[in-house]
Amino acid sequence: MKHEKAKELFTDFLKNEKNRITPERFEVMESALDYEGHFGADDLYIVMKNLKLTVSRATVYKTLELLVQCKLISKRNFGDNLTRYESNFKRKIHDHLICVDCGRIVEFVNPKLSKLPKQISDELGFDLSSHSFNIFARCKDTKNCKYNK
Amino acid sequence: MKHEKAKELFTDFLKNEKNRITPERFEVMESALDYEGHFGADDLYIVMKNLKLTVSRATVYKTLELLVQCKLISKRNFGDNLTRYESNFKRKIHDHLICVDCGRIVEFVNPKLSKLPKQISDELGFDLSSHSFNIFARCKDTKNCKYNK
DNA sequence: ATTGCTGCAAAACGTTTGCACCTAT
DNA sequence: ATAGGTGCAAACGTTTTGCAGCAAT
Repeated sequence: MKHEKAKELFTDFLKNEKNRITPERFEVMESALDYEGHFGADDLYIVMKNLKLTVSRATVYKTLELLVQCKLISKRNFGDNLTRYESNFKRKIHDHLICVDCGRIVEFVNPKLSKLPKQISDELGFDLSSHSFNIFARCKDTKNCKYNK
Repeated sequence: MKHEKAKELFTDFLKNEKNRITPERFEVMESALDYEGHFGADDLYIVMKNLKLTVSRATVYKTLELLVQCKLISKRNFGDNLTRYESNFKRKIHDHLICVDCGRIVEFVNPKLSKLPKQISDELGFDLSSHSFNIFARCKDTKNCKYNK
């Protein structure tokens, strides 16, 4: 059965927070976890509509926030004023490099970065919640950048 | 005279890019450099209106992009889908910690971070353009967080 | 029975654009 | 003279909201 573990996690979270367990919320959860790569709330809504799933835009938006709260997905921002999400399920913490020419997003993991967010939060007297590290750059290799000039 | 050096820089940039030198652009430049802290384009527009300066919203938005291009100001994104700017004038490169409870923004400089963006870009075969490193955290000290629960 | 959720459409939000007029070159 | 900029209002795309009806508890 698909996303069995995620369903459990989400169910527990909903119960603890006195949120109701509804079929719509699980439809959104499944579609979000199935989505390859980064997606906007509306992208997901379109995909679900195409699959003839019955959800409203409002429910998609609201449920995605719940999924972020229970850490099944992450919220991202790549500098274009668009909220993007990605599944956390079975994935390592990583950061992003965005090509300023073509918008391509490359994920990377750098060990030198891993302890810094917690360390800096501590130094400043804060409790770390999350971090976002984005590098904006240009492809050196023209062939890899579809919109390279 | 105020922002003398910035005016020179902006003038040179405008000439090189075949952009025209207009009084409106310098009004926006001055107001942007005078703004304390981070501001949205609309915030700046309101401030300018209150000072009885005659600029349109469109000109403010467009000029801020020009100021980013010539590096007099930086464009920021703190995860709330709002474009914010801040003056670069006489300032060091720094990163930001955002309190998820009250929205307070703390700037910090960490030496361990300084070479990473370039290094990672090189490793991945890109030319660094810029980076954004945001830490989202909660105040440990309740007194410092005005909306702390 | 109660409280919270859903779906819809409308509103809100920051931002961008089209166009007629104006101005720097 | 002409290419480019300005200002206005309207359009835009994403996200949020109000509300009536519905469903989970």
